[in-house]
Amino acid sequence: MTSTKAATDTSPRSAPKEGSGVVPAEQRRQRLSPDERREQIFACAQKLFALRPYEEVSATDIAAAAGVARGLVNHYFGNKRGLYLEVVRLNSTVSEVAVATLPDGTLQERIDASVTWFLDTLEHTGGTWLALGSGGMGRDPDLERILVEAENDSVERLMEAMGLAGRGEGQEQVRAMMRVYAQLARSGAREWLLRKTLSRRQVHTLLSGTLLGIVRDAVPALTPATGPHRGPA
Amino acid sequence: MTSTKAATDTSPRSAPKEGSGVVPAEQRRQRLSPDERREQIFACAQKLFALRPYEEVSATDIAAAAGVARGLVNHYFGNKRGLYLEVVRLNSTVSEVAVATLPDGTLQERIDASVTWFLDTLEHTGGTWLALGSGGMGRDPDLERILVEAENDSVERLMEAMGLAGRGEGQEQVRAMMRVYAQLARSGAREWLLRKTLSRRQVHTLLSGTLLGIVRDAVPALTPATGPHRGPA
DNA sequence: AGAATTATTGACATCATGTCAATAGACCGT
DNA sequence: ACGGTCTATTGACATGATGTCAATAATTCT
Repeated sequence: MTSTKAATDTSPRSAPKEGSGVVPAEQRRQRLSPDERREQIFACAQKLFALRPYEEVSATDIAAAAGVARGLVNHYFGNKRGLYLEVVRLNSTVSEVAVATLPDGTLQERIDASVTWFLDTLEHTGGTWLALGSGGMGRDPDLERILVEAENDSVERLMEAMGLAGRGEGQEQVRAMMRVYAQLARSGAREWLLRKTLSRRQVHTLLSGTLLGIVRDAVPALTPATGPHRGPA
Repeated sequence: MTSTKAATDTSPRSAPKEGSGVVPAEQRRQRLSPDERREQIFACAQKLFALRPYEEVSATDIAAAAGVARGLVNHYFGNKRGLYLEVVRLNSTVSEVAVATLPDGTLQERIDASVTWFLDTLEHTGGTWLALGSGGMGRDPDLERILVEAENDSVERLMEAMGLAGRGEGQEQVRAMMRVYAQLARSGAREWLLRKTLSRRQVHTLLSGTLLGIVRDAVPALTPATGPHRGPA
């Protein structure tokens, strides 16, 4: 439109010149199995996206880091966005080990154990997860869906640990409250690990106290007269 | 480089052809004062950024919406990013009216009033503010700074309302806890207004209860033995 | 070995962004 | 009114990023 360059449209495609010269030393092409290559590119992308924000990482950068032609990135992941979403999806779930192994003690004890486990996990696997809920660039529907989905997993496990699992009634609302709490947990962890304004003990107190309060007060408060309709028994 | 179009490079700059033809009806150029024009462009950008995510809004779109050449956007805001940051900065602060007019009753009462005011404000000024903390695109240092700064404002006012203002000691840590709480508040409001999973009453209960718990339990818990050093009295 | 398969490449075409000289509105003094 | 000055505004670059696709070369199979 703007530039009328158009050129020989009938010619199929001019053959790549390949001209520059020989490539330094290494073997010129390393041919891998699709799975391997995909994973390799993915790893590089993960590293780069953790380093600087989305739009400052070019597909060229990723390809270069993987030692690969840029086109290959698109070949495996469609587009940069798709690749990014996969990276996020992987990093947005907190590892799901050892939730079944919770004590059967009082609510307070179970909460303490959960919080301890949560903080332990974070202390090791560290920052990537924390960064997610933070900066609010353009809220993206797909991205948000991924994040919400991951949050739902955590919430489900949290409810199980709290013994709030199978109550059909206010289920959806309890879930919502746990989701809200999850934001608090994330934010608290951020103050601890990223900004370093709170000690671990303080965060622990904050999180467990708050969770106890919610489970004890807010959750029961919605069971008697829950929805807009559906009167009390 | 790629396309050898180049053309007469010695000529200073080929004069704009201006060719197409006369422009429909309106006056061709509307010359405004810089302030007016700036504001107008800003308004259009705000509208568009509220509608779709950052990178799906092109500078061309903004310019078109404002009925202006794309170059003018850059002239006034430097680059698209700068414009976006300004939009965010404006929308990231919750209006600061009427915090001074808080009752002097019990803590519980003051909290209820604060939460009520908060929810009222949100109910009117609505969604833009809520969307901010949500999607986590590339966490961006500048953007994050703006968000944190705005959050600090809210936190400051919140502390004032809670009567936690001038305690020199754990000040920074109290602030951190309030910041954490602010995330909970935002998240709760989101469940109410955006996802519609909780009623206003439920959110109110959740927020006020949690805040009460924090102010009553978590905050005092850090004053006796606050930092890593500084032993108990 | 040679044929067949397919992972990989590199060159487009398109689009977005930022820059800047040139242009044309508006305002002024005369 | 009129010409001159100021500057808001434009449009054409230059650059870089993205996605597509036929051509190429590294494997595997026979």
